[in-house]
Order: sequence, then C-alpha cells, then structure tokens
Amino acid sequence: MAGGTKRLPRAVREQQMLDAAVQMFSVNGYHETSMDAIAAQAEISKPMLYLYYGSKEELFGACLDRELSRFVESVRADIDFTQSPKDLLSTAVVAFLSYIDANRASWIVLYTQATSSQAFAHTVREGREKIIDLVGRLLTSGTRHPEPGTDFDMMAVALVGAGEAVANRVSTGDTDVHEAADLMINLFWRGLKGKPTDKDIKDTPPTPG
Amino acid sequence: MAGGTKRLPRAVREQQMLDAAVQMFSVNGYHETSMDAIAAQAEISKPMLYLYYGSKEELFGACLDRELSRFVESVRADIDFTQSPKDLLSTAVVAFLSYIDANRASWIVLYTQATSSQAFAHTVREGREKIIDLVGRLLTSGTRHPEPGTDFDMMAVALVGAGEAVANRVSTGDTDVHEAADLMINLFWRGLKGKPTDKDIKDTPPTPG
Amino acid sequence: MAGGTKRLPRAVREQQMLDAAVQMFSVNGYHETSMDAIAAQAEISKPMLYLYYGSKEELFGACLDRELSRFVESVRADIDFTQSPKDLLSTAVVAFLSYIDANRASWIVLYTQATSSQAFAHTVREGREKIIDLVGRLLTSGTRHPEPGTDFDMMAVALVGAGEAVANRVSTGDTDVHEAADLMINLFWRGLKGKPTDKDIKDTPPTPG
Amino acid sequence: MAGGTKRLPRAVREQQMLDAAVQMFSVNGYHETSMDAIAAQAEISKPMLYLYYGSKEELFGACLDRELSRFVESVRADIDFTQSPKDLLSTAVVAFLSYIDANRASWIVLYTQATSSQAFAHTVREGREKIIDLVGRLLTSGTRHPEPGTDFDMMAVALVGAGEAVANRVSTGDTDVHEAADLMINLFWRGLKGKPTDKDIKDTPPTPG
DNA sequence: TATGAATGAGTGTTCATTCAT
DNA sequence: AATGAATGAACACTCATTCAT
Repeated sequence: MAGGTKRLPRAVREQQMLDAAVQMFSVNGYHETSMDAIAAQAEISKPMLYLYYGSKEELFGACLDRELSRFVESVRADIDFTQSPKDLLSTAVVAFLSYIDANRASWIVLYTQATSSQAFAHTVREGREKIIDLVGRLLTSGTRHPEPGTDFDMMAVALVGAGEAVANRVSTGDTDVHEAADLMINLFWRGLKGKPTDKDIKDTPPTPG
Repeated sequence: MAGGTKRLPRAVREQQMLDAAVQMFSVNGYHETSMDAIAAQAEISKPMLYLYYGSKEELFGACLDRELSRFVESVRADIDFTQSPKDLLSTAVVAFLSYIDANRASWIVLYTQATSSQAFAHTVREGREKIIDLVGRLLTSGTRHPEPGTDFDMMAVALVGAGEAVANRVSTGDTDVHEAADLMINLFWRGLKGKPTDKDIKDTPPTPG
Repeated sequence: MAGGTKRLPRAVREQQMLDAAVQMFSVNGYHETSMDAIAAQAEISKPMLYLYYGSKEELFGACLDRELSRFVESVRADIDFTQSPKDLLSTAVVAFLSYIDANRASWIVLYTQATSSQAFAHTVREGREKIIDLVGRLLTSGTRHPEPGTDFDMMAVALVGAGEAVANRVSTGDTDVHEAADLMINLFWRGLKGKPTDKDIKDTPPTPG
Repeated sequence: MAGGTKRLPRAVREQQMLDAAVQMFSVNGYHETSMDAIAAQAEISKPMLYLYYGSKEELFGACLDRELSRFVESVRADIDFTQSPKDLLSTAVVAFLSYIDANRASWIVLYTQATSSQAFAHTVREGREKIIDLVGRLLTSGTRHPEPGTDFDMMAVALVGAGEAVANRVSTGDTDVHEAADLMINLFWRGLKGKPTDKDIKDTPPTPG
C-alpha cells in the first residue's frame, strides 16, 4: 500500500534492506534493534529479510561487509599509490577522516556496535588487523633510517588506535577534519614536541635552519 | 549446595555479586548475559541481585564503577607526582599497561562491552573524557616550547586512543607490557621517525626562532 | 493439537481472545488471571495476546469495552423509546435484569472485577456515571409534579445502586428476574409502603396544594 | 533506629499493624499492596507481620474484621432500639452515612477492595447478608399494612444496594451526609413521586389535609 | 521479641524465527 | 515474489514467604 508491494530486482531489494538495517543498527545498536524495526524501516515484510539474509546475525554481517567495503574503496580511491610514503600516509589519513566525516551515521557507529555481539569480535578484529597491516607496511617503507628494533607493527596498532579515537571525535562533529588530519600526521611523524625537551635535543637535533 | 547458602554481611555479598557480574559481562557482553547467569555464577538467587542493585542496568553500572575505581587507584598508586612530566607520563603508561596486563579479564573487556548498551555510552564517554583531560594536562606541562597553536586536547585524544589500542593488544596477551610501553612513550615524544626522511624536512620546516 | 492452530482472520481471533479473556477474568479476577491462562483458554500462544492487545491492562480494557457495548446494545434493543417514561423505566429494568440473567458469567462479574485494579476505577466510574445520568433523565421526565428541591441525580445514584445489588442477586441465580423487576419498579415509584403508618403521616405531611 | 525497635505489648503492635495495613490496602488495593509496603508503613519488620497474622490473606481478613466491627459498633451506638421502626431506619441511615463520611479512607474502600481476591467474596457476602437481614427485619416491623406478597428481603437487598451506592458518593466527598440521608429515607418510604402519576393516585391516595 | 538476609515460584513482556497462503 | 499470522523460548523483574541469628 505504502509503496512496498512492488516486485523489485534482487540487487535493489538487497540495498534497500541493507540501508534500513545499517540505519537502525547504527542508531540503536545491534541488540537494541529488532528485525521488526528493520523491516518497517525498509518498508518490506519480515520474511523478506529472512529470505535474503537468513538471520539477524547474517544481516548484521552483511551490513558490516558492505560498509567496510565502501569505506575501503573510498579511501583507496583517494590515494595515489605512486606518492612518497609520507604523502601516502598523509593522504590516507585525510581520506580516512573525510570518509568518516561524510558518513557519520554508518561506519564508525556500526563498527562500534559490532563489538556488541560476540559473534562479530572476530569480523571486527580481522578488519582492524588488515588496516594495521596496511599501515604497518606504509610505515616500514616510509621510514628511511629506522632505529634498530623498531616494531612497526605495534606502531601501526597505536596509530590505528589513535586514528579510531580521532575519527570518533570527527564522527560526532566535534572536530574539523583537516585540523584533525594535520594533528595526526604531525603527531606521528614528529611526536609531541614542538621544540624538544633537553633530553630530546640530544636524541633528535632540531632541523638546521 | 556448593557452600554458598550462608548468611553473609552486606558488604561481602556485594563484592561476591560484582565479581560474578564482572566475570559474566566481560565474557559474554551486556546483552548476552542474563541475570540468571550472573546469579548462578555468584551462587545466589536472582532476587538478591535485584535487592542489592535494583536492575540489570544498575548492576552493570556498579560493575563499571568498581572496575574503573580499581583501575584509577592502581594507576595512581604507581605514580610519583613529583617526577618531571616526562617521567610522569612514562610511569603512567607503564602503570596503565601493567594494570591491564594483570587484570585482563575485567577492565578492558568490560569497558569495551559498555558501549553495547546506549545507556552506558554516556558513562564511558565521560570516563574517557576525564582521562583525556588528564593526559592533556600532562602533555601541556611536559612540552617546553610547544609550537604555536598546538591542540593538546586533540593530541590527548589520539594518545588515549593509541593507548587503548595497545592496551587491547596487551589484554589479549599478544604483547609484552614493557615493550609496548616503550613503544608508546617513544612514539609520543618522538614520533615515528628514527631520523626523518629528507622529504619530511622539506614538508615541515621547523618553526623559525 | 485441539483444532485451534489454524490461520484465522484478525477479527475472528480478536473475538476468540476476548471470549477467553472475559471468561478467565470473570472467574478469577484481574490480578488472579495470568496471561498464560488466557492464552491457554483461547488455545493460542501468549505473543498473540500481546500482538493484538499490547498488554494485560489493555486486554482487560478491551474486555470491559466489549461487554459494556453488548450490554448497552442489548438493553437499548429491548426498549421502545416512544413509551411513557414510566413504562420506559419499567421496560428498562426488565431488560437490564434479563440481560444479567442471560449473561451471568460475563458482565456483572467482570464489572465487579474491574474495581480490582486502580487502572479501571476510572473506567468503571465513568460507565456508571453515564448510566446514572440516563436514569436521572428518565426520572425527571417521569415525575409529573416533583416535590420542590428533589435531587433526581442522587435518586438515580440510589436507584442504580439498588439495581446493581438486585442484579447481583439475579446473576447468582437466587432470584427470579420478573419478580425482582416488579419489586424494583414498585419500590421506586411507590416506596416501601403498602399503606403508610400513622407516624409516617405526621412526619411527612404532603406538599400543600 | 526510627522508633520501631521497641518491645511493645501484643495488642498495641496488632493495632499498629492493622492501621498500616488498612491504610495501604485502602489506597492501593489488595493485590497492589505488598507486604513490604505494609511493614514499612507500620515501621516494623516483615517477619512480624507473618508472626502475628500468618499470611497476607489473613492479614487482609483481620483488616476487614476490625473495620467491620468498628463500623457495626459505631452504627449500633447511634441507634436507639426503642424508637419506632420508622425512626429507627431513619437514625440508622444517618448513622451509617455519617460513619462513612467520618471514615472515608477505611471502610468503603477496603470493603470495595475486598472483592479483588476470590478469597474474600465469601466474607464480604456474609457481611452484606447480615446487614440485609437486619434491614429486612426493620422493614417488616416498620410497615403496618404491607401489600400481600411483599418480599421484604429483596427490598432490603435493594435498599442496601442503594445505601452502598449513596455511601460511595459520600465517601468521595461529593455529597452532604444529611442531604443524602434525607433522600434515601424519603425514597424508600415514599418512592419517587412527589405528586403521584394518575395510576399512582388510585393506589395510594394522597394523605387527606 | 524481633529482624536482616535469602529465595522459589511466577508474571508480564519481547523477539527472532517460521509457516500457510 | 511476498506477506499476514503465529509461536517457542527466553528474559527482566516482583512478591509472598521463611530461615538463622
């Protein structure tokens, strides 16, 4: 009656459902979103959801997958892999935060909600590991003369953690994207110091004028 | 039956219940833990839980409160506030990660689960903000000659995010505490570089004296 | 199992449920009737009750509404509004008591139970007030030369109260409907007396012409 | 601590408890009043209630008994049994309604609530029957020349029902006691008519001047 | 005498999921 | 292809009642 009784091609229906699901999951969380609510939001009947996605868990998984893909594609599209590693990271950070900024409702929140169900610890961890790997490789190739014993993987962990934290700020609208990006880039290439403390001076002599 | 049917003074029962609740919430998450399960774990009857804590939500809140307190107390106890800011941060990082390492089951996991229910987004955010504030002040006082316009608050956000990420690694047992602590400390005082790449130098000229 | 697992149109199920609910509420009262018991009586599952009526309270309200409607319709149908007021009242009393007699299980008992929950004191009071109003108007138009200052509303209160009391007797089967009706009619048009006692005469002199 | 740890003689404690119980039952009804609430109101511990009254049901029964006794005693005390039947009824009605008016919170409400639990249909019915009997005897002796076949018992039922209805009005404070009493008395001795309708005239010729 | 501590049993309610059409 | 109708299973929460002190 209200526009939902049409026969639609599978692909369209799928997106319609995922849109609704992402929307609801994002706002209310995994457990606090009912299949009824999703069906209503999608303006279809509940059995359709089960026909297409089998279960609530699978539906949430599909949401995660789609949003993750979109995220990765968007960031990849913004990156020129022929740049220097430094520029690469820089561009990546901007691309990452810009995506978050432009898609506040979906990715970050959904991503956060994913930890709600034990069933997705797995998925989320895997996704994060992939990003960490990527960042780790970026760091490795971007650092000309690493200190011996530098654990780039752990650095990547920290960087990604910081990125998530900043991204969360961005997603709430509390922070300007480019300001945040600059800060992150600076922070990670140069640490906290503007002018280093005494001890720092010995370790890292200021760039000569 | 199993030796738990005795009369216990209020304070003891409270801890017994919180222990059970933290345990179950940590492992299974907020929504996937039933009050029945907690009662069984605590070897008491369900009405006791309600008598002492009023509702599942309040019980979870009490768990958060206790674990947060313990965490804060533990970290505070390890810190000598007469140290230089740099040493202070350093000690704090170690204390923080050591606590996580020694209490893997409780804090980090519970903290993570807290985001599951909309009702605790609030609490968790507030807690994190306090820590960010603290770190921000530490940074402010630890940096001798900051670049003009440095946003220490946002830096603190990033640092805390990185800390959480590293802590998560620690809590899964994948990482040695002291190694992780060194990395974080170095990272934040000195950035990623051993020596900066040539290009870095050109990109970010030092503030002119 | 017992022939009730069929798909039924909404309207049919609604009546089926209300029948069961009225039955159980009538026999056991509001608080002492569980939703489980009603579902069992209706040979459906509990969620259906909630799907159709939302809550126990609303279900009970729906019962009251339906029974009240039936009652009012039945009495109305028996009355010829072109009669003289006296005959009108007379017919109404008979109709009222006949309905009660023919529907012992439902209305009176349900009506009585309705006072059990604070939530329905309201509804019941309102219903009774409407009837009192009606009766009051009947009395007003049925009395040719009322004594000055006659409070027909309060009279209606008393009459309705008496009616309820007599109806209760009828509903237990202790009394014949027509006998009871005659008594009530006589009582209210003529008072208790056959012939007044001497003393009465002195106490209540007739309104002087 | 708050004045409830004293050792009190049994009789005092009993009243203290009944006072609290009547108060709570009256306001919230039988099922919607918890033993906890009563204990709190009485400023004693719950086991005391059970020690003295055995169960909630028995406690409510004790409330009913006490209030009924008080009511009967109060009405009896106001009546002079040497009066003429007419005056007797008249005085009784006034006494009855006055008691209700002076004890709004307790008797009527408690009496009404008594129907909430099937366990008290019995008690209440018995109490009402006694009153009906009494009234019936009053009527019998107060009517000099009854019409043949007059069913005084059923009349008493109606009169008591009317009395309850009017009493309810009184208990809500909507009606003045003496006005209500006059109405009831008139109503039952003389019926509704001021001047009778034609038909009435033949049956009950107006008192000659 | 008096009570803080404790619970068995049950209630209303919700939700993911499936069947019959 | 699509859905209205239906439910099994579980969950949060409450209460009358009793025990150990």
